[in-house]
Amino acid sequence: MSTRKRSATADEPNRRADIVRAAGRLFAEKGYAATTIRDIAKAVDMQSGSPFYHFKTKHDMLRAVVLEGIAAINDAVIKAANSGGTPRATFEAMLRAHLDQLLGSAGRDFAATLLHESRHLDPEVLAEVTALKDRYEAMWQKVLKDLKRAGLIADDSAVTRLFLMGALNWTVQWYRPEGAQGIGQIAQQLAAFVLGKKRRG
Amino acid sequence: MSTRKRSATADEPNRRADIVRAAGRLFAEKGYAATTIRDIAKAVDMQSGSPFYHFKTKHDMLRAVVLEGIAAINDAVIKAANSGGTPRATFEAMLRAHLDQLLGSAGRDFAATLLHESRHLDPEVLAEVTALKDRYEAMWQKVLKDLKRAGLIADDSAVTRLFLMGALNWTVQWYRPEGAQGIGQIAQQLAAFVLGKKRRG
DNA sequence: CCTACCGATCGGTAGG
DNA sequence: CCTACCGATCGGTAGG
Repeated sequence: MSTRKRSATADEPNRRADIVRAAGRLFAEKGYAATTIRDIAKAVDMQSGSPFYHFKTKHDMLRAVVLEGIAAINDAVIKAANSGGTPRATFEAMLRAHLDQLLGSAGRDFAATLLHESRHLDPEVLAEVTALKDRYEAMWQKVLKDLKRAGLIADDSAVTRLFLMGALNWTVQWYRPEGAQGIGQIAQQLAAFVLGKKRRG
Repeated sequence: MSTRKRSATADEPNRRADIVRAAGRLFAEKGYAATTIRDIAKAVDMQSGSPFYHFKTKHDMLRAVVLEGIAAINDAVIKAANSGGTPRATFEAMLRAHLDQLLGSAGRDFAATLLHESRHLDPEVLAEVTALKDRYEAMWQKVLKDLKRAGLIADDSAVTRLFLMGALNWTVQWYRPEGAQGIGQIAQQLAAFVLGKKRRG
């Protein structure tokens, strides 16, 4: 909104951001290795050599996409974690925030690239991403601890957290925006699944 | 064991099977698109053109790997599903069988390729795989129904099945053979997670 | 950001 | 199953 750094106006579109968005969509769709620089250039109406004016290598594009993905998820879930309700309400808000990023149109390509293409990152960048992911997952470990303390779950071990991450992240494989299930519904059903309460209807 | 078809003897090694195994390992490790025919040929000590004596295209190699993966998982879990104990015992046996295929040395490369590289299949083969997967998942839907009827879970909907598949299949992302958790332990913990019972220790 | 290009590598094949 | 090869395509760059 305000002008920090050098803000992009309507007449001065941010071509770098365009490239990151297009790369995210293509990486999510076809995979990093199967996506060519020419695919990305065409998607943003450039010639095949031009993306290299904005990024030094294809790996740097992957890095930008993956870091944007993890930052978006992290920010959204931090906000939910600090929303200050009961442990159960906090947990549900976190599930919703994570799923919004994974499945919503704003972030799903970044998230899918993060989940499926991270193995193509350079080792140093992978270490960077792993560190961010560890911090992120510690947030979930904490809410599990609170849920156990409140008597809502039986086990708050690391394995429980990993099962939960699996149920969450696997939604990318089956969720369809046009389907019967909304994102909020899925979050509620997952909360019920983990907390072992019956739902109505 | 017996000689159906034309069995491979020690003097007549099955080079086709060697290629499928090597391709599975490389596809699991680097991804389908990033694996070259030359990688596969080198892994089985052939020249770069020779794999095409056994397979018409690289896609056919992917097909062989993926179908071997799904067949192995399907066979193992069918056996567990028919082991004839209580619903809980059957469920635990199925979890164990699925995880053995995903994480054990015999099948993990095929399974990882199935889980992560299926998008590179030709449309017809993808449809074939999807049909097999639907049949496979129906088996899980059935045991969930039995568990609900026995009062062990609250919800046996399709979404519950998908959460369970997520927890199961995500183990590929974090399980390490040399780690503290054994496969059998993980199966037990997942059963406890889903059935909501406390474990000892 | 475009033009024009380069060296490397890729999947696949003919002929034996 | 090897030898020798082909056309296509790839990531990336020099120069403007």
